[in-house]
Parts: sequence; structure tokens; C-alpha cells
Amino acid sequence: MITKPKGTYDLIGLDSKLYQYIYNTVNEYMINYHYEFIRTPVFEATELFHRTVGDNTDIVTKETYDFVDRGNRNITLRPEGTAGVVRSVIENKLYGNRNDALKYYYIETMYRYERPQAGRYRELTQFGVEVFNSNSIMIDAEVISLGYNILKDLGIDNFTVQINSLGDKESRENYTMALKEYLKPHIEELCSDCQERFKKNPLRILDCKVDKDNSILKNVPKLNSYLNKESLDRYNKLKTLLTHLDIDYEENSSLVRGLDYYDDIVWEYVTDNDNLALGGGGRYNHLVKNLGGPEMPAIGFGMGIDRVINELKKILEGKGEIPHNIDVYIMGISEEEKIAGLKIAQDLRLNNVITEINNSDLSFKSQFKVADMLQAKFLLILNNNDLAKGLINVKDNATKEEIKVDENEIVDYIIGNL
RNA sequence: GCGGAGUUGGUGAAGUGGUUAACACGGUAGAUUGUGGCUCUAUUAUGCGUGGGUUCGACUCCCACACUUCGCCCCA
Repeated sequence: MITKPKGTYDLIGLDSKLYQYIYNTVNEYMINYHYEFIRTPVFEATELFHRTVGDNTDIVTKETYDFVDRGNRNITLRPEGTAGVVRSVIENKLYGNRNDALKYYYIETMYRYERPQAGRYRELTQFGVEVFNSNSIMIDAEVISLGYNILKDLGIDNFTVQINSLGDKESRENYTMALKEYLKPHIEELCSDCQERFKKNPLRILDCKVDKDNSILKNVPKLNSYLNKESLDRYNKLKTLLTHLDIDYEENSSLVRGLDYYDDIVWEYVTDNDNLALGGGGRYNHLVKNLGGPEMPAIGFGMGIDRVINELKKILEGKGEIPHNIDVYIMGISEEEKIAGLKIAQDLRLNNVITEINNSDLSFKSQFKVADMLQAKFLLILNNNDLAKGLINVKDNATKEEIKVDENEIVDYIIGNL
């Protein structure tokens, strides 16, 4: 038997239902918030991701899906959404005749060559937004609240928005130096991974799972105190705006995100139960220029749909709710009954009634079982005698009451009683 | 890249180096001559992740690999 590749999954059953639900909700929100849908290629030149992410992390050396195509091009399957959108904005000069914010959203699969574990797959799906050409803190507030409002609307309420400011490049460099200065005498007391991080990415030490209760890390200099006036003002303004928009947030001074292209505001949507990030984002005011575009501020976030699906499943299990399936199941045995049923099914379907019909040679007993499995609300039990009189037997599958309805009124009857 | 635990039917699973792989749910058919969900009866894995090896004999022991799952690194 041929099995699916490691770390992938088939979107089936309840998962696929929830995916559609999320997909539809996201699209609705994006339209109302006036974000334009953008789709970029699944694969891009490897160099794009290397330049976006930087060359010094494990991400580039062991966590991307790289291959050489038949034309000897170095290609990488996109591991995240930002790089492709930024590339497209630059390449298509989408900023050319605009002086307002450019707002894009995507819903796409991503590929990461990782060892699978809880909430981590090799093929994952994210939705996200990227906004260009505005450095207004109002945009930061809009983007953060957009992700927040979507999650809330989906029915997820056990999460928290964690925010932090990394400051601008200068502030961050000053802070990094101060942090290293502070940690240097204690470096031997930290875990071996932190000793490695000290050299490669000192800010990540703040995120360490092993040393998180270590008094050395608890007394570490605060990032916020190294912010310059402008960054601090922005951060304070953001907090005011989020409160203004009724967004519950939490400040997390050790939230740094992994990549060094972020400036100023960063945030994550974190579940309360298991502290898993459903999504996160930040400002990246220098990335566009670094990738060959003009000086242009930008901000964005990505949300892991796979993780959101898992959260929704937990919530549904807790409530014991089974998602709605179909409205009407049409039953019949003889050829005439089935053919009559097919027309009725079409009439119902054209009127937005979710309808299924028996097409096989199943006994009534079996058809009832199918109807129950599909959680049909109404059963249309066709028989030749009544059909000849223009009547249809309608059974309410909740009350078990059965009545005969004129075939010309069946659609209205169903719609009126759903 | 590193480590732990797993892999038996549509599902949940038990199992032993030795002819036919428990049990339950589900499915199908019938008792019920075209209106079910209860009950009863029959039936439902030529197969125990894949490939090798040991053995008279392997689902059971050994090795490798694949996949699942939970962590580490990393986290876009």
C-alpha cells in the first residue's frame, strides 16, 4: 500500500468540514476589512527564502523543502507566506501608483521539512495578511484585531493575544549587547542550548523552556527599557488602540519571535491550555528594501489553520456538538420513485436545501440507517401510489411525525419547516 | 539532525513460536410479503506496517526501513 508522505495528512471528515467553515469565515472577514486576495506560487527561488529568513539559522540549512528542477534551478517550496507576497509586491511594482496602504491576504499551504510533532506538519495551511506602505500604528491595531476577531468569531475564546515591542534596529542592537553583557558571567549556569543561542541568537534565550524558571533569566534586563522614544510611544499608542477596540491583550516582554527581520511590534495568538501559538506576526519595515524593493514599511501575520482546526475540535468535543450535516434525505425503492426523487432533489438543491438521495438498491431499513448517519432533518419517503396522486410523504426525523405534502408545495414546505 | 513510545479488520481492540487470529461496535442479509433505529439468526481479516533474517514452523524472536505519536533542536 502506498501511504501518505511523512508529516502530511488528508483533510477528511470533521476536519474538512471545519476547514470549509474557517475558510468561509476568513474570506468574509477579509472582504469586510477590505483585504485583497493574493495567490503566489507554491515554489519560489530558494534564494528568496534565504534572503528573507537570513542565512544563519537551522531554518535554511535543514528545514526547507529544496530541490533542483529539470532546468537546474534551485527551488524551494514556500515555508511561509510573507516572502512570496513581498516578492510579488516588488516584482509587480504594486506600490507604484498608490499612496494608501496595500492590504493583501492569502490562504495557502506551506511546506517545512520538520520532524512532525503536536501541531506541526510538513504540509500545513495558513491564512495571513500582509500590509504595505503604511507605518501607521492604526494599521498595527487593525491587523492584530483582525486576527483576534476572526478567532473569536470562529468560536475560539480560550486564547490570548500576547504583544511586545522589539524596538527599531538600533534599540534592538543596544539591547542585545546589554543582554550579552548581563548573561556573560552566568553563561555556564544556563543550559547547553542557551550557551549555543548566546552565540547565534541571544534573544531566543528569553524563550528557553529549560531555563525559564532560572533566576538569571527572571532578572534579565527588560527589552522595553531599551526602546527609544519613538518605539516606546508607538508601543504605548498600540496598547491604547487595542483597548479602544476591545481587544484583550497581554504584554509578554520575552516574546521575541524567531526571525530577525521584525521591528517594533510583534504578537502571537496563544492558546491558554497548552500555550500553543495559533498564529503570530510582526512589523517588518526593512524587509522590502532588503529584498530589492523600495524603502517601504510593512506588517503581517500568519495563522495556522491546522492548529485552529484542532482547537475547534477540542471545543466541539467539550460541548458534545455534532456539526449539522444534511437537511433532507430522499428515499425510494422502485425506478420510478428514484427518478421522481431526483427531480425533487434538484428543486430542493436549487433552493439552498442540503439534499441527498438514495441512488442504490438499498432496503428501506438500510436507507433509514443512511439517513440517520447523515443526520437528515427530513425524510422524503416516496411511494408509487402517492406519487401518482401528486403527494409526497414527509417524515420529520426528530418527531417521527409523517404527513403527505403536495408535490408542488414540497420546496416551500421544507424551507418553511427547517 | 537527536531521543522515547507505538503499528493486528471499516472502528475499538485481545492474543500465542505450532493446524481454522478472541471479544465488541459497525456493515450486509433474513425473521419483518415496501417505513428503520429493540431483539434474534447468519455473514463480515487467505490477514497481524514493509522488506529481509533465525526456525521444521514467525502475527509472535532478530535486523533494517516506512509511517503514527510525544518531546529536543528550530519555529517563518
